[in-house]
Amino acid sequence: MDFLMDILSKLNSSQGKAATSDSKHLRIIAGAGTGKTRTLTYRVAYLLMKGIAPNRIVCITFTNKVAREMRERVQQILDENHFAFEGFPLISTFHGFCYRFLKKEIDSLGIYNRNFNIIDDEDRNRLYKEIFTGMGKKDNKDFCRSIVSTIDHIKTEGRYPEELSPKDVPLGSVFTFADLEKVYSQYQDQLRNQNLLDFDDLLILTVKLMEENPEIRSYWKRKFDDILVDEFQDTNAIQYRLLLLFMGEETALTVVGDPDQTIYTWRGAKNEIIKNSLQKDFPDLETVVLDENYRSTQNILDRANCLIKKNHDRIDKDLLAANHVKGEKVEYHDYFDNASEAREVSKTIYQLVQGGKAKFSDIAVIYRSNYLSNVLERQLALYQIPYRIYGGMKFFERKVIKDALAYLRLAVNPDDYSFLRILQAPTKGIGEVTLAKAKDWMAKEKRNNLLEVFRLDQDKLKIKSSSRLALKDFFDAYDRFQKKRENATDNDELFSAIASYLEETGFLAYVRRLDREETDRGSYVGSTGNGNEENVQELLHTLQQFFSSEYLGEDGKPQKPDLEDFLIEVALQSDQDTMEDGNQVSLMTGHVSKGLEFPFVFVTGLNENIFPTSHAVSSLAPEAIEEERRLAYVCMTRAQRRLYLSSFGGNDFIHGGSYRPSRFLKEAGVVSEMKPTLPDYQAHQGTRRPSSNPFAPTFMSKMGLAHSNKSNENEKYQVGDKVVHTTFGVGNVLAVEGNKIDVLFPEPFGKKKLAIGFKAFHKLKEE
DNA sequence: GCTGCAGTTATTTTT
DNA sequence: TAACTGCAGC
Repeated sequence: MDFLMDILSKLNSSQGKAATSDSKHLRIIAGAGTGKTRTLTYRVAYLLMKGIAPNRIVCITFTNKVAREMRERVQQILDENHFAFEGFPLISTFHGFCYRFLKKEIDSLGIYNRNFNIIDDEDRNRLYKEIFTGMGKKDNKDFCRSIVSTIDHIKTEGRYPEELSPKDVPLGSVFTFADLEKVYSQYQDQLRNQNLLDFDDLLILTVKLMEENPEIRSYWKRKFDDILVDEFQDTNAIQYRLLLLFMGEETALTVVGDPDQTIYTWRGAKNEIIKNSLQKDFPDLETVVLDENYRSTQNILDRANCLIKKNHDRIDKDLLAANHVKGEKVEYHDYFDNASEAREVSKTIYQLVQGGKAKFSDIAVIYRSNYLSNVLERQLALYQIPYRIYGGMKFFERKVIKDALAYLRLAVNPDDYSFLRILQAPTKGIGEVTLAKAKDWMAKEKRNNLLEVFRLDQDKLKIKSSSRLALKDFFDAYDRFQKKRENATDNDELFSAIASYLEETGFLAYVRRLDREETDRGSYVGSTGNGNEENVQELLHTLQQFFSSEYLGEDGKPQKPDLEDFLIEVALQSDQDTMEDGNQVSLMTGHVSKGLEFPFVFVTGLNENIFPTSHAVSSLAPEAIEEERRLAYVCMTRAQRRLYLSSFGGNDFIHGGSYRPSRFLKEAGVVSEMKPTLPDYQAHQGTRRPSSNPFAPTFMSKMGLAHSNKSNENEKYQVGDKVVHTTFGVGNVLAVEGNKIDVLFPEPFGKKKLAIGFKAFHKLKEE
């Protein structure tokens, strides 16, 4: 058994034991940086070399990126050991796995068909908004938000509207049980009518089909000999239920996870499952613990260990640096304000790279929430530091891309949301009034397809002739495309049909017009002033590449992906998946950083109400802070060689008062260990403040003006008075007419007419 | 019906 | 600062 020796020689003893264990039910508890995914990868290779057929192994990962990397690594290990198999194990995310399953089985539900599409967040919000408007509750934010989050929670437990119970309404809730039932069932009905699924539906419908259909169940239960799951600590109730359903009598299960890195409880993750449920469900469970850390220096691990020890609800374990290197001390700075933190981080990065100590790609900046990336971006740009952001505005969320995808989606499955986008891109002279008419008509006639109504009932809707022409052009191109799609014999033909469809519908002309307009306005995207068109071309290029790839079908034979596959693949993209490599600094949230590592890591904004987030700080549940602490632990353990922590001061205009360093700094033993360096603000007085708004809240507060919510309607103004405006800064009153004043603000704002009585500005009282 | 402007308001995390 | 809303003007 040469391959066994080979595997054992590449792993440490615990890893080797885990990778080559013959236990039927195996749990690997693996701390950060202990070679979790590596062990799992070797285990997959081991199982194959041991003789398990490729199509009888399925491995679930957290992101598509990890799935892709794992596939490559497994192949490499097989090559090194001179093994070759027909076919390959299915390595994918839970959602990807469910898509494969549903594409084959969903028709038997009789509710959806296999052309289903996935509803994105934007459309989902639109749907909820429609429902709330219908109930006359649109403006009750509390109502809307809490009902949506309740439904989200119920869906992670895998329950549909008919399975609701009055207990699902939280105590002291602003909505009633009847409200909940109404909203949830309308939401599901709408999705059903449109043949759309949301992320949770992928999981729930898979479970339902398995539970309620004996034929399907008995087929799939026998399909796998081995199921492996990565990042198991973030598994939720419905995912675990799903897993158990796919396990037959003979199926073996391997899970890998770290309860200390559970950071998705808000999405239903339960680390109870890895801690307790497994043992209960599988009394023969073998557990292997990996605690030798191959990633970080001991100094970094000491701080991380120290922090996570403050959590009560955990199994005690300490990470040890495998190479025994102490390394450099963890650095901590408390900066004057948000902007100086960003500036100093940028400066440090600049110096690291200038000094030849690091490449940009060796460096990551991690923060709690997406909105914190803004300040950083601006400062990095000033230092001309190349960076990429994970999250935030993703490629597939750009407007033109979503419009282009709507054209494609519409061809596969003509849902209303895609059609609504097309009515606006380019505009066809159909507005709110006509749409409302159409909705009424559909309700009356029990019709459920907007596209069809606009095709067949133009007279009824009294659509004006110019709009009819625009619609006709669209429908003609659409029909031509559908015919070509049907007749296409290969993906090349399909691709060129798609390209001409986008041209013939006038979409590409519209995109070029957008570019021209943006160029004229001087606000063009991209260096050449045709950013929108470039984006669409990039999408088409991606599609073309996707079409020429292959995947392994259920029978283990290679298959060509179709347009449906592409659309789902796009919908299931995660933040990490869209990251390309390059010599750039990486910016990301703590959540996105899970599973990644960098030689140099900055964790910024370690402030109370930021990290931990204000929601956790004010939460009555002690678990809330524990999860934030785990998240901070995840962030810190991304660092290999050097870890920089920072917080900032200044006034917090959202919560009131001033920003204070995070409790996590003390808990990690960072604050007492070294004195926080107070940044010398004076030294930076000469440098321009980065904000385009020089009167940002901190400045307002310094003048004692923040939080002074008192109305200014009784204030009397006269020419020559000074006014402070939240956006425009300090200006001089030029004229007073009734309740309006003309104020001259510094460039670029210039003269503004303001109405007395708004909170956005106040009279500045001279001291 | 569409566009642009001004004011308001709010910031968790994502497959 | 961004995302949204309501409104005025075309």
